[in-house]
Amino acid sequence: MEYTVQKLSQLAGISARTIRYYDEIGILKPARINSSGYRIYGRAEVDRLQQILFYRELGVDLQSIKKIMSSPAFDEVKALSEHREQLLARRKQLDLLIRNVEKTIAQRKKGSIMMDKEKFEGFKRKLIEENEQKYGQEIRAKYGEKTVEESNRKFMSMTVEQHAEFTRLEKEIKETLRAAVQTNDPAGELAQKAAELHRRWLGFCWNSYSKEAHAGLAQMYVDDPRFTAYYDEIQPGTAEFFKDAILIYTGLRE
Amino acid sequence: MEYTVQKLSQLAGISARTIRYYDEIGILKPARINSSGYRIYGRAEVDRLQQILFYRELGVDLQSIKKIMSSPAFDEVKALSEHREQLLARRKQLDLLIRNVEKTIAQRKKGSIMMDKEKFEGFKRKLIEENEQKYGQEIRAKYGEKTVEESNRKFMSMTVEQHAEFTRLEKEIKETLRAAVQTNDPAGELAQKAAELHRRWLGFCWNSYSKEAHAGLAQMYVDDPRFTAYYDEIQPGTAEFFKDAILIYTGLRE
DNA sequence: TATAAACCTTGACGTAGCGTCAATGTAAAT
DNA sequence: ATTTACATTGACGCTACGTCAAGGTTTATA
Repeated sequence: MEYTVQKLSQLAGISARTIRYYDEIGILKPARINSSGYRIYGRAEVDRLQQILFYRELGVDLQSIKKIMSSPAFDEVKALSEHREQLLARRKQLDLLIRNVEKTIAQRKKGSIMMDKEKFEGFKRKLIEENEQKYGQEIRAKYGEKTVEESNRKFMSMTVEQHAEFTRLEKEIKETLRAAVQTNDPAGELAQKAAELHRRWLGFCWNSYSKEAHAGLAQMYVDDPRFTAYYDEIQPGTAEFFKDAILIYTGLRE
Repeated sequence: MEYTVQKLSQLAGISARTIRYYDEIGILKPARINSSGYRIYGRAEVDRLQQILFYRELGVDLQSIKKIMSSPAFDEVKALSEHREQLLARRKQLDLLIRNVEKTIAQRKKGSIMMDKEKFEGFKRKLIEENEQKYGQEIRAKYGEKTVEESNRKFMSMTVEQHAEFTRLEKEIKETLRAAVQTNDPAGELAQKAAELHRRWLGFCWNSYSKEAHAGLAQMYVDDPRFTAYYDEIQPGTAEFFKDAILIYTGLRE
């Protein structure tokens, strides 16, 4: 079956202008140009457009799409599988947003307090996800399937050495915290050392440090069961203790 | 808690440029400007930004967001509820896309045939959903929530007279359709009159008319059980009949 | 306390991805 | 044969920022 511009645009639910634009930028060329000068598209172009729309849906810019699909290594079925992965991830993000709005509604009705940070759960991730979309696939295409850690490292522009330091710091925080919690003194030397190490650890994640953000994160450690569980693995109450230590360290203790 | 531009941008996961741009276009003004000329944002602005991001996530353009949120009838909790509805709908669309990609993968591996039309399931709907986001809520208001009707009317900047005309047209469409469906001829005079009336009715909702959009909406009437039910109230099959009439009217019958 | 680094401002240019329209030729329907 | 619908190229305009320069202010560090 063959399609002219309008037919193809209707089929795909996009504008005729878009079809022509895609020809113009070389991302979707017609199969041929007929004697009248009309663009004629066929089955292969339909399939290609489908792929383009998946990439577009997942937020990939057109130049990247073009580069990916023009590579000799481009494998259509593999690409489709990757779209699926990304779509599933997008659905997870959407679930976060849905949970966020539900939480916001509930708390607005109750007139209770919601952490500012919580209000952007799902949105914030969008930035990270979009970056992963741009670069994560490139990494996967080059080296095959990797862990999220690998792509996150890329995103953060870390060198291998920096990453080792990052990991070492994390370990040291945990060990220092283990000793500090025994003192039961969040203002003590050990606790404050842990907080200082934590601050340095954050230096790898944040473009800039602020005491408020640090304090906010500490609060989140006790507010979010996932983080609480991470620290309470050392000993129940550690997350709370660490929060106090950080609040003291930042001078923002209430 | 107060935030300067960068702090707020980090909190929300968007750029500082975006924050400034939003101030510039008047969609998110700072709480105050400090003695150095710095923008200072507070709790109310954080909540407002959250709402903006929800609207943005759902594809609403900034001018529309501004208009909606500056309306005296704007109800924060109600808006959040609507975001939730839309996010759930978006998730459905995503499920369609996921199913589409899975079907595509399966059929590519089997080397079997997939209808061209099927390949765009989920994408096509995106256009329709976006139109619904802008205008379809008004349609939905007709069938359900009267309180939302009031705020939507304001949004559309309708006069009382215009609203009466809008309502009268709606009634006339239904009556014409009732008579037309008895003829069982979607190309007939009555059916085409109904389609023409529908076009005029859409003139109150849409900034611009296009045959494709009209046809798309007609398709939606049979695809979406809510709309189908509205027309099938006249007589079962009316929605399908009206779709055919509109497709003929717009010349986009397949 | 001085200095460097980080952050703020305004102003301005540029871009991706189209939407819209004009002018003109072609295909399909009447 | 005529009208309507669809095609083309060319070109301007728009939304929503991204980027950068120049210069002032705040924060961290030595």
